[in-house]
Amino acid sequence: MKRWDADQESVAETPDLAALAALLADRTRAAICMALLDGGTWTAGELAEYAAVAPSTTTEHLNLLVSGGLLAEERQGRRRYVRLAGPETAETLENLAGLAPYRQVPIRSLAEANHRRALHHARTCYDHIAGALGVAIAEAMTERGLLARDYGLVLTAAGADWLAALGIPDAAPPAAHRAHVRTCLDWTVRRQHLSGAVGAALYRHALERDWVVKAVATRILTLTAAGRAAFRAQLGLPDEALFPSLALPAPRT
DNA sequence: GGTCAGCACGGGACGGATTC
DNA sequence: GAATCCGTCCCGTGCTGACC
Repeated sequence: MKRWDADQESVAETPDLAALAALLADRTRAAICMALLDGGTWTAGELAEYAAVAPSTTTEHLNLLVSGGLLAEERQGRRRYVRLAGPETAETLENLAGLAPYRQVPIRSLAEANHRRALHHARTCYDHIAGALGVAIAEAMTERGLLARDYGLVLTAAGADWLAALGIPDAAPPAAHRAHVRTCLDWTVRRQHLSGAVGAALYRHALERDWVVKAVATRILTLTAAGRAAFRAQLGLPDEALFPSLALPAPRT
């Protein structure tokens, strides 16, 4: 008997990774998922324009992604609003993006170069801060003993005190449905940035205090003067983490 | 009633696998 | 290597339903 035959029963009980991979094994569906990583809710028409495909094509892809559990949808009248199914989906996508080979897209204008530089520096990853800034925050919190490595990152007592001192309410114990502290493999920097409930709370706090400003219809975050001062004072972030690099991000290999 | 967003369907294009 | 088959992606068209 072949090994495959002998294992049929156990194979049938394993998670169907192939089905999940097949969902993402299409550039249009992948582009839709990456667009939704901004944590926003998009209409089918907006996603069609973003992915540069016909609305009918978008409908087919959205049906697959929704039925596959990657996206959630909400109907309001004639509009169909879709978003990622949840933070775990976003973190999974960001982690996969960190492992994916880099597709080199030629830069044709100064505006494109500035956009890529800004995206590399600071952006949203669903509901938390990613990019060089997000990585710098996670590393500074670890260096200062606010986070510790223990089978993954955990918030230390000092970290909880620090969050409470900032006035971040989510420093309390985690909600049952979501990990307190998690990390995502950042797809531009390829190092870990902070996610989970603490990462989301920190991002909300930064928005409320105008430390960062989110541009409309993009994932790009702009660090304000107040934000630079706050991150420098609170975490000792260096200038290279607080300002977009003048050099374009180096191509990944 | 006109307009708009989205859906279902049919068909063409394309690429990979298989067969001869 | 050529022909064929099959699956997938995409688009155009017509239709439906909601909004104004």
